[in-house]
Amino acid sequence: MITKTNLRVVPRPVKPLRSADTGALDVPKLQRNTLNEEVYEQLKQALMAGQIAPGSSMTIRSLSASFGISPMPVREALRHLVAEHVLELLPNRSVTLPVITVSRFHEITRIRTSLEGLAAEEAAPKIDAGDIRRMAQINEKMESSDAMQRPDFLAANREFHFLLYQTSGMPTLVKIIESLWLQIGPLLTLLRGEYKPGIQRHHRILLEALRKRDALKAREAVENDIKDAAKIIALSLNE
Amino acid sequence: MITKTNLRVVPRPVKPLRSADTGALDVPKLQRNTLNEEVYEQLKQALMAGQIAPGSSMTIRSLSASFGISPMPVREALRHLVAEHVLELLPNRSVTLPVITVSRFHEITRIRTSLEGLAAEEAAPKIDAGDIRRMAQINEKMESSDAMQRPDFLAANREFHFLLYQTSGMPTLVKIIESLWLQIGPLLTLLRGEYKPGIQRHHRILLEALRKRDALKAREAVENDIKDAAKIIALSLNE
DNA sequence: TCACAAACTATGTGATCACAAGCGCCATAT
DNA sequence: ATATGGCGCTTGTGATCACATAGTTTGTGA
Repeated sequence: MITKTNLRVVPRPVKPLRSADTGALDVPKLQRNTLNEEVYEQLKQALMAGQIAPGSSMTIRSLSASFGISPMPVREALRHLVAEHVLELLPNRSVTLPVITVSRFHEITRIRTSLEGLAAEEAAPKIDAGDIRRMAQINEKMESSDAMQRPDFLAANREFHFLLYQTSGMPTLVKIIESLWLQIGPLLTLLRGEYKPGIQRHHRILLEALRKRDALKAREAVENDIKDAAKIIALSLNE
Repeated sequence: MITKTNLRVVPRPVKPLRSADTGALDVPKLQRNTLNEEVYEQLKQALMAGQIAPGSSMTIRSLSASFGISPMPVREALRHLVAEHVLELLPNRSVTLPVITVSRFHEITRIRTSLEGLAAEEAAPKIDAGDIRRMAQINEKMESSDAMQRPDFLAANREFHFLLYQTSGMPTLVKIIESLWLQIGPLLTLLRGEYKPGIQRHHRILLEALRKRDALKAREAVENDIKDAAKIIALSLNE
């Protein structure tokens, strides 16, 4: 766990600014990524993995030194996360990962039940058999006993949920939900291990509802899944 | 209406970077504003006022020239709005105000009914008499016949709604709702004039529900207000 | 006359520099 | 010994510069 946030990152060997790419046709090459986007993705991943301690503050210069780049792209990436309410701007104008208070967690949980319920209700009539099968596969992976210990359990859970939300055909809604997941990301790591029976039950009910294209049942299952998980997290939050 | 978006702005007389403020104790001085925040606020205001045509693209350099500052703060302000999904990043990496499709408008309307309904339901038991009185005052101003023509009718409507949402005690929720209003901001100008009877009815029902602290009635009133307004907008959207 | 290529322009990205404000540390005076 | 003032380091903000790419225009050849 990083507290002072001196994120150890491999510095880039030289400074290829943007790949001159003189030797053509050597890779997919589909999209060129800007540095700030790369930094943004790295930070997001670190956040979702719980590698940054809530309350820790980060300086642009130290991060840029770790990445081996200039402060500028780091600045943009940090401001991006601040704009999404994932990080917070202190009056010092330095950036921190805010500590999530219990009341804030409950607020986000209420918003999530409302929005993810809406997404599930909307997705249920539209989802096709292939997607249901893929969701079932992910769920089976999650149910296998050793999977709970593995760190990618959370990633599987995320994939399971968002596969459903994507099929709602509501891209704006999905983006808002993603932002909310990011904001409580650090807390999701508290879920590991204890939540297995609950998650099993609700995911199975959800899959059953989807097979019947029962929108209300699907909404209910998602809402209960969120609420039960929130109960577990709130417990470890109070201690 | 600006199309090529050469926003005419008064250039700052000199470049005082940050006010050196040698003559002390001359004003509130509570918060120093950074340039990028100022640009951000200006752009937001221009967007809400419908001064920028959907589909128009904006270049960093032209904006910075209009403001009389360097491109850097403008860049950050634009990226801020992009992060909030108010503006969009083209594959060119240039920035545009996206045209709102009908389906996207309907999506945002559904999200708004869900979230603003939640905010109203949560606020109804908590609101005090003073706030209700202030909301009633704003509403009276809106109901006065000539107010409909005035350009600040929309501002009053916005104030009316957010006064309620603020009292919900859910700051994260309020921020999401604000972001949604920004995204459909350009369309709200379509409302002027035609929506008076509807808005009157729903606002009165809402105030009545608030006085009785009836959470469900309040939610219903807000939801109906949003839906009716959306109908009007959707009509002018189809022509 | 039309097509294609080359050059020029416009524009976004990133590095570097300059500056001001915040913060800590140490020395000195009471 | 403690409080206070000054000095220097850290850090965020904004300007300027350098570079690469996309889009446009112009010139040349078929």
